[in-house]
Order: sequence, then structure tokens, then C-alpha cells
Amino acid sequence: MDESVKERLLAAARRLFSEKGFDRTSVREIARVAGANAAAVSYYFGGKEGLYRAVLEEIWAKLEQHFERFMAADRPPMERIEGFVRGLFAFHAANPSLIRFINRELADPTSCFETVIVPHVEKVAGLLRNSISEAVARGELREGTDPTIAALLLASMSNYLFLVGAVARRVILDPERSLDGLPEGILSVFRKGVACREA
Amino acid sequence: MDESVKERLLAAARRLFSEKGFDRTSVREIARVAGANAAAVSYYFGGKEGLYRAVLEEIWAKLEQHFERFMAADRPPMERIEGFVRGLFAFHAANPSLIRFINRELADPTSCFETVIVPHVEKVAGLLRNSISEAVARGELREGTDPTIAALLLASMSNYLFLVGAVARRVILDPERSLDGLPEGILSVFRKGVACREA
DNA sequence: TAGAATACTAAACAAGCGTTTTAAACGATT
DNA sequence: AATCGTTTAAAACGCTTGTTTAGTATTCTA
Repeated sequence: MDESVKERLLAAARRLFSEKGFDRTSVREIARVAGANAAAVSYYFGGKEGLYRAVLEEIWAKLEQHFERFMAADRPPMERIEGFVRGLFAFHAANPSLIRFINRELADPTSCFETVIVPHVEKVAGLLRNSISEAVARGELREGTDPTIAALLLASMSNYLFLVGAVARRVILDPERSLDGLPEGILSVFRKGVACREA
Repeated sequence: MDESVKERLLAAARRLFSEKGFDRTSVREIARVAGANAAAVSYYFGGKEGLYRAVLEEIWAKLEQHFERFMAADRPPMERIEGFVRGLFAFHAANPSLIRFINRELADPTSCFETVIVPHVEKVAGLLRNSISEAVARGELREGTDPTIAALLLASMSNYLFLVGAVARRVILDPERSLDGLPEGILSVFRKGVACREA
């Protein structure tokens, strides 16, 4: 237990908030998991909401870093589009339950929505939209494709499974089915769906 | 105010639970909106959770009724698939915020998950999966298409927008943009994505 | 080494929660 | 008219919540 109390609180909050959300996680529980006092949350973060905000910023920073690697600006647009999907799945594999954290915030915004969520989503959405626009301009995606709609649908397919994780693994998919092929499946549907050549 | 207290409680709970979710809605607030006493919730529904469960059942019944109309068993499979998407959008148009209610439960299951959510999702997912299987068997969708994956992706595209409604309207889509064309756009991507003829 | 700033804690606080209790009002039946 | 079960209301209960207070160690600085 050589980490600082602040770091232990962040780690515990990250875990508990992702698992159960803001409302169902109490300050006392975070403190217990962190092996700290509940008052330390107010001391270091100004309150429960401040701690939540800190965790959210931390996660988004990590996710954006991830996207910047998978969607590097010097790559051709189709590679960036593929990077979006593969990056999202890779991130989820490396950080299970964190995507649900973010998506829960999207589905049910807290007070962090305006200051944390909106700017970050705008950035990632812009990256994806621009990649699609470029791909259309290059003739790699069908002319007339609406980049906004196309981006929305690609993000839908890439995110929904993780969002409804609990029910998906119970009802929609076999629990033991591997998800390894899913990113390519999504990209296949996407490519053909807005591909350059009509069938 | 000629409705019964029980009905008024259900209506108020439906509205408040859809807007703010289970945790952020208090029994006292429901009672105030319904013009009733907070104790009536325990009296009629056995508690807050019972009221929540009643609302959830009510909504699912309505939604399933909707799907049974749009995905009638006597229709050809591709029409049923189209009915799934169009029905979902129509339902959302008629019952704003109710889809978010359901989706919130999917993203963050409460104790109703096993008894209410799982059976209903299984039913609708089965309808969609069977329609896709039949369409593949008829040669209307590409051979080798995995019905489960295809159903998942179609449901993803159809649901995600409503799920992330708040951020979608702020960041992803123009607030004034009409969504009228979106169901057809989704179906277009889906059809081409798993269409019979390769490009 | 004295003093000040920082790090941390136990205890108390006020507010809100869902529920239960108690009792009054109501409508139908005897 | 008296009595019944049902319905509604007010108040109180026990509990948990996030935060604050007040205080004690600990560490750093002069």
C-alpha cells in the first residue's frame, strides 16, 4: 500500500463507478475499497462529483490517446476508419468495463456532460467524420454518402454491444462466442453499405 | 383529476423514471407529480421497486405489441426486418423518452433484469434473428451471413441514436436535422452490407 | 529545534431516502 | 344507522447519504 491515498481513491472510484455507476456507488464504499477515509474524497477532490469528474477526465484522456494512435492523421482515411473500430475493440479488451462507464454517461448525462463529455465526443466524432469525408472525396466510399450519418452508424455498431453488455452476453450472443471477428464484420458491413461501387 | 391514484402514480412514474432513471427519482417526487401521498406507492405496488417493475412491464407490453404489428409472422422476412427498424423509429416518435427508459435498463440492469428484461429481449431478438435466417435461406441476404451478428448490428444502428440521445443531438447530429430518412439509411447500409450479390 | 504547512482521520451533522405506522375518511353492505 | 373492508393522509422511523468540523499526526521549512 505504497500508493498515495489520492491514487488509491482514483483507482477504487474508477472500478466502482464503472461497475455500478455514479448513483449506486457511495463515497464510503470507495473509501473502504481504497483503504482510506471517506472524508479524503472531499479533501482531495472537493466531493464525490469532483472525484467522478477526475475519473472521467482520466478515462477520456486515455481513450483519446488510444484513438490518436489508431487514427493517426498521416494515415489514409480508410485506415483511420478501420482504426476507429479496431481501436475501440482493443481499448475495450484492455480496459474492460471502462467503455460502459463512458457510455453510461452518454446515456444518462451527469453534471460533467457539458464540460467533459461534449468536448471529447466532438473531437472523436470530428476525426471520424473527416476520415469519411476524405474517403468519399477519394472515391473510396460512395459519392453522396453523408459523413455524419455514416459516422453515426459506424459508431453505433462499434459501441452498442459494449453498452448493453449485460444483456448482450446473456441473450443476444453466446457467452462463449469469441468477439475477435466482430470488428472486421462491422467494417465489412460498413464498407459494403457505403461502398463505392453499387452491387 | 378523475383518474385513480394508482393510474396517476403509474403515469408519473413512467414520466419521471424515463427522464431520470430509477435512482434519481424519489418516491416523494413521484407522489407529488401524481398528486398523491408517498405511502400510496407502497400500498399499491409494494414499494418503489414494484412500481418500477410495473412501469417496465407496461412499456415492454406496448413495445412488443408494436413489434407484432410491424413484424407480423405472415409477412415475408425482408418486410419483417424492415418492420423492425421502422417500428422502432415509429415507437420512439410516438413515445419519446421511453426507448431511453428501456435502454438505460439494458445498460445498467436493475433487479428487474432477469424477470422482465431477459424474456422480452429474447423474444424480440428471436423474431429478428429468425427473419434474417429466413431471408438468407430465400437467397435475399448473402449466404453465410451470421443471423446473430447481423441482428446485433441492425439493432445497434437502430437503437444507439436514441440511447445516446442527449449527446447525439448536441454533438453528432444537427439538432434541427430531420431523422425521417434515417430508418431507410440504416436499411440501405444493412441490405448492402449483407446483401445477396457481392459488389 | 521551533513553527508552519500538509496529510489524514474519527465523529458529528443535516438532509434525504423508502417504508411503516396510525388513523381518519369513504363507500358499500348489512 | 352501524359496520365493514378499502382507500388515502400525516407523521414518524430507521437508515444512508455526502459533507463538514475539529482535531491529531506527520512532514517540511526556517
